[in-house]
Amino acid sequence: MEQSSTEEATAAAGGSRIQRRNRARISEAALDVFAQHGYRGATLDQIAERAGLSKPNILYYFSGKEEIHVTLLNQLMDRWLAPLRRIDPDGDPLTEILTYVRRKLKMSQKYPRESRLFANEILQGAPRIAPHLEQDLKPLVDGAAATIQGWIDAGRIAPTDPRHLIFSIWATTQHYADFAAQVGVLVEEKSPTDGAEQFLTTLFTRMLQPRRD
Amino acid sequence: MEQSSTEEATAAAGGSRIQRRNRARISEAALDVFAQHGYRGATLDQIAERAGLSKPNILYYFSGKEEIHVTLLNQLMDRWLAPLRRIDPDGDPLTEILTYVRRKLKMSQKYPRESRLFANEILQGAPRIAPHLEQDLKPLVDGAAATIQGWIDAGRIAPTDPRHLIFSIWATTQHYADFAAQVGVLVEEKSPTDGAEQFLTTLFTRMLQPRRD
DNA sequence: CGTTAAGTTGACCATTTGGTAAAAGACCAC
DNA sequence: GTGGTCTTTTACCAAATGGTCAACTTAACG
Repeated sequence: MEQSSTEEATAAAGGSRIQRRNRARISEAALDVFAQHGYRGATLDQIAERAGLSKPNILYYFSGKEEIHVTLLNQLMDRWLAPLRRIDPDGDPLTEILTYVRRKLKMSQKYPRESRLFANEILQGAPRIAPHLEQDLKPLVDGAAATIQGWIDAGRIAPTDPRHLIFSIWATTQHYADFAAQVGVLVEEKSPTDGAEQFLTTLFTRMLQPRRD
Repeated sequence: MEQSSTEEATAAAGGSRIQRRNRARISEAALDVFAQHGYRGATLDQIAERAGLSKPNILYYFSGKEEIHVTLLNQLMDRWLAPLRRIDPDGDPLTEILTYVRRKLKMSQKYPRESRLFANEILQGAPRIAPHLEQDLKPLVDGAAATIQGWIDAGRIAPTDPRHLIFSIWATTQHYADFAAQVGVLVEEKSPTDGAEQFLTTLFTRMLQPRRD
């Protein structure tokens, strides 16, 4: 009894080696397809082919297209919110925020498909992730905004709206993943994110450096 | 002969009143659907229903799904690039750039569907708009970047990478249209773009205000 | 080994999808 | 009004899509 509950409860790392391997393959393939075509534009056949499995076999591991999508979204949210959690209210304000910016930029660089998956979901009105936003993201952002507001009130960074500051960090960092096709046309460098790190550091330093009013 | 070429050439405002009216209805409906679901996720049936026309009737006006999409994209690009063209190399640098920021933000506010349509297309790798980017967008951006670099060289705004500056303007302004579903969860105000204008003005003012090194 | 459970697949299905053909209907100049 | 064009619809199609099922194969393990 205890065993069966352990087996089925989290459904995270559970299952045999085969189960873990094939679930991973499917997630990998589905991430490609959903990130590029969005939920409705993705097909099980595409996912199956890219995963090297047959379509019925995929439906042996996931109950349907939607479950695959939701699973990806859940995995994503953890990774996505991690950098925000690491902002330390007791750290140096400018350092904390610039570190956050660099972490977010690294995420765009390292997980562009995750960024696009998320962008697609939000573009479509967040039909499947809205609960997560409300329950997980919102309190986190409220906390971060309070921290930043505290820094502002203490005169340690220049005053501004914390929430819009956070939006601007998300927007500018994720842009390099979500709009890579456009950035690639307009920039010669092999890796535009190199120039991006330099630029964003400057942008948010100038924005936040405390100034005598 | 001259007449027939005039009739069929541009295919813009051509056709009878009925043609113009129905083409407009279809464009309107297709913009809704493509913006929300992306190219592959959109269906002719959805477009037809929203346009109040039958599916075959839609295919009387457009040769197929792809032609509708391409038509929308073409119409979009004109409107989209207009603010960039209006940057005046002879104007006051900071004013010019802040005016550009505000115009872009207003576009996000007024044409969120167009913004999402564009975002969707780029997310998918710009398969249908890549030529436009190369031919229309790139030279425009090159010109604007040169203008900004000129201002920097003259010491009239603080030094930075012009291209990444442009990216950051696009990213921050379009964010309020493309990620509206997320912004709506996190901000109480009825119109987050109000706070956004204030914030972005501050952001780019602090970024660009010339400083004695 | 052999047996049992886990994993895989080919054949199939109902629905949806982009698109077509042809006939019916609306419009318009004469 | 009448002939001819422009517009719309009804009926239809082939392909694609999400999903099922029963049969088959493979792995696990005493």
